[in-house]
Amino acid sequence: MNNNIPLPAITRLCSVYQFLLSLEKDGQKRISSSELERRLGISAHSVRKDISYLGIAGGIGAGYEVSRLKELIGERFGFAEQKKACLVGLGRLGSAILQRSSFPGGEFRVIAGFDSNINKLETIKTTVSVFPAYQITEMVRALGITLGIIAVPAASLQEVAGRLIDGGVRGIVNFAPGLINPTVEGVFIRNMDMMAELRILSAQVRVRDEINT
Amino acid sequence: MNNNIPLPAITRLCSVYQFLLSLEKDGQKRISSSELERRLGISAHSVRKDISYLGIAGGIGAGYEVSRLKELIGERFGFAEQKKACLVGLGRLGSAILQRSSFPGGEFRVIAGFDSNINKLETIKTTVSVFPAYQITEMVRALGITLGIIAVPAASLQEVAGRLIDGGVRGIVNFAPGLINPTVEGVFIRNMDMMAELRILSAQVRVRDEINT
DNA sequence: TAGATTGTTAATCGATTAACAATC
DNA sequence: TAGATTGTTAATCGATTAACAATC
Repeated sequence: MNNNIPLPAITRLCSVYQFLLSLEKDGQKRISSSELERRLGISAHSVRKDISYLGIAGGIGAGYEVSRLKELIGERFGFAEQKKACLVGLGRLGSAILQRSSFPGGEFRVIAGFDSNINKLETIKTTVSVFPAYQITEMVRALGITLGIIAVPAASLQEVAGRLIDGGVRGIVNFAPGLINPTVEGVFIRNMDMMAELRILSAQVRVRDEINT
Repeated sequence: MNNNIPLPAITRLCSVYQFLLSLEKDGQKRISSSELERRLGISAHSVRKDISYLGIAGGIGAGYEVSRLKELIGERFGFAEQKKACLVGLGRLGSAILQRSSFPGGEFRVIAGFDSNINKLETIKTTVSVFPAYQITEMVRALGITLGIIAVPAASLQEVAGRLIDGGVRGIVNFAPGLINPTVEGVFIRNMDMMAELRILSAQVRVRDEINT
């Protein structure tokens, strides 16, 4: 059996998982691939193909049992155990993230915050422990943190990322503009750069409008 | 000539553009596809292929002239004219975005903010004009806003997105968890859901680690 | 000039879509 | 049972990579 799953399929399965959580809350028991297509915009073909990577999921001819499919995805992707995360950069964006960080479902927990500005560490109001930035590597290692969130200015990005990776982080969500570089084998990165997204959107709009001319 | 450009190519070219801006600031005059590969992690093959969608860009055998390539991408994607954007949701995340919204390069300008909470509209400190959420559609239309940024709770997502689209927005950056639905032809959406990104990261880590077992 | 590098066509690779037997 | 829906193989589609002539 080939355990590998293409990234597009992983991404879609995560969307499905998120959607199943809400279905479960609503008390819906079963769902078909065609209804997932309608609700998530993922073709029923892809849904079935993606699920087949996980092994048999359930009732041929009867759709999927919501709780069972959720379990199956969760088990394959290790969503059962709570992951420890940390946040670097406690400016306005960082604080906003921290506030939202009582994550629903409790899959992730931000257990540490870092900032290079000592004043900020003293004045910030949060239940999360905060530390100076030079302690990133040691604290990440000591606390067993596996995920990092970066919300610092672009200039500090490389340094912060390096420290997180040195500490043993396996995944980084990066809000700073710019790319983390060089990428280390086995460490995964997701960039969230609003400016870049706006640029992509306007490019898409422009390209589309030129075709229809 | 086929004007169409695949989305992966658009995305990469936007990264290249962003990188060229910083090169220009540093005063570097020329750059080769192989150096772009090293700096951006995009294969030199892809770089050349992507640029070829734009038409001839420059010196065979001599790399690309930074300013010329920047112009070429900018022209094709319409980056020259400043785009008007608005922000819906003036909570902590929205405020943080607004603060950062003096965007470098001036490609985008947030010219309006919206919130359903009237108190928030009165107390917020910003140079941007703010309006109640029920005026989204009319103000977007009146001001000629083409891009929307959503930073509201998940429950209001659909309604806000609908109003933005009704007003004529062509692109939406969505920070709210959940999908905008149904997607309207010719309106593009980029989702920025940190929770979803964390989930994808842990799934990637898990899948990779199982392969190497 | 010679070495380097592009532009572009061809070949490979991988993902999505289609189709249909299996089965609830 | 019959209609509906999955699981999985095959076919299509599109993007990435390779290769090489053109040319700086």
